[in-house]
Amino acid sequence: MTRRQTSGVLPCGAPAGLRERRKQRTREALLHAALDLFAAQGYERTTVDEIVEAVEVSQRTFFRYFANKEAVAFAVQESVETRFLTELRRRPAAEPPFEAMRRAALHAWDSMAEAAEGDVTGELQARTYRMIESTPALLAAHLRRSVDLEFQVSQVIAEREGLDPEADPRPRVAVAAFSGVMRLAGQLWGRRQDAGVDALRQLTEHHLDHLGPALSGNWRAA
Amino acid sequence: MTRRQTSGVLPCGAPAGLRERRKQRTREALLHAALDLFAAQGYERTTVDEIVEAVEVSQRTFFRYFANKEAVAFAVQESVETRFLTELRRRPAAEPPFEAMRRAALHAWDSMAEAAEGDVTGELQARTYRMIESTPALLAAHLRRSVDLEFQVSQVIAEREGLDPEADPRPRVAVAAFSGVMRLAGQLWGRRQDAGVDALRQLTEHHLDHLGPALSGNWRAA
DNA sequence: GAGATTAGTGTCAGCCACTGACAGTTAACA
DNA sequence: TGTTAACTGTCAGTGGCTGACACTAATCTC
Repeated sequence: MTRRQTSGVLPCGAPAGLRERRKQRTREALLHAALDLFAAQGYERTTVDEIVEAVEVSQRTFFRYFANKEAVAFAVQESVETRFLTELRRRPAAEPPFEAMRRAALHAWDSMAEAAEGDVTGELQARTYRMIESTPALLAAHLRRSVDLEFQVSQVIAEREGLDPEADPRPRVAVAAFSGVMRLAGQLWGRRQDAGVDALRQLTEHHLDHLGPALSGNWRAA
Repeated sequence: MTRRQTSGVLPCGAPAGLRERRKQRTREALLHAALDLFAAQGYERTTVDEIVEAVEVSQRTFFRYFANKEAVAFAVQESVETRFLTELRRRPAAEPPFEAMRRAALHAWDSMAEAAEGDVTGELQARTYRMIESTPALLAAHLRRSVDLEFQVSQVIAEREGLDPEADPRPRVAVAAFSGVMRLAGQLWGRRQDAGVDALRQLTEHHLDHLGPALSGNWRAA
């Protein structure tokens, strides 16, 4: 019961005991080997056996570090989400909710590239994101994860605005609409060749700007 | 190459040859047995072997009718989506896009219960929907399917408005926001006890009504 | 510092979803 | 009525994933 797990998120310094460090190394080795193999030959065509062979551990060990094959692909994504949530909680209370989400998202994208988490380069991150978008099984998992995130975000928004998230539908509606648009931006980004973080930033802003107008009546008048 | 498959959607009369009818019956038997078993003991705890035992066919046959175990669970959902798209195409061109989507959705929900597709009762449909929402693997698949549907919808909307769907982001943005809210309504519906179609209708309208206001500035003023 | 404790790992055996190959059966059609 | 092609079953195999159990080595205790 005295498990002081490394909190799911990627490493953050703090060199602990020898055992702990060894674990960290194994985990990173698995993550790295997996992402490399995925990038080289695709997610579906990479077997867990290949990954564990590269790291020279047993298959059983792989499944002790990652709940399933999918989980490896989302290790990085997870840290981006954490950054988003952290930034969202930090936004000034005076900021309207939609604006706060927008800024938090842009902040998360920006910080993604700079901090090469667990020795994973920004380039590899981008490639992983594109792989997720283009692999049906991963896309499905990605969307399911988004649902969980949306729930947390709507809780934060409700709290910011001092509302009861159960009773008032606005936080959830706003988050649903927002994340719908965010996903669209990510999707389009994935199809590009010039897949820098800048392009993603731009796409995000561009599409969020169209949300308000898109809801109102006659587009032909615009 | 002369496959005149029954179009994916559930049967629509037209008694063809003996062979065709036998196929139809096998498919429906598998569908029915599967949904019953899913409802009785849950999706995950039902094996394909159990399903094929109930119908007395080989496992191989099951996989010739359904691409995978998930596909059975979505057989009904698929017909709802078809109804939605059909109705959307039918909406008068004068109607603003958001209004057209809203009406088409309500129409699809309504027609869902009345026509007990392929001998699947409305009650079983509702239970299946709730099962999808509460089973992680199915939820993931559901969301992925939604993405495909969203794409089609945005094509229709763009066409209605005479826009280039590639260049103008408004159709996709509108659809993304709309379907985000629709999913939210479905999600909340699934958590209810009084899971009639009426409740779903009501939830849908209620949340769509909040979309506009939720986007604009200060909620505390509302 | 020796021994008890326990976290981390490997091995093995097995379940389940899913697939390819091939052969048998039977409706459809000439 | 025989040929063709569709549908199905059987079999063998792959890949993701899990439980049980034993072993090794880091950590703790005295």
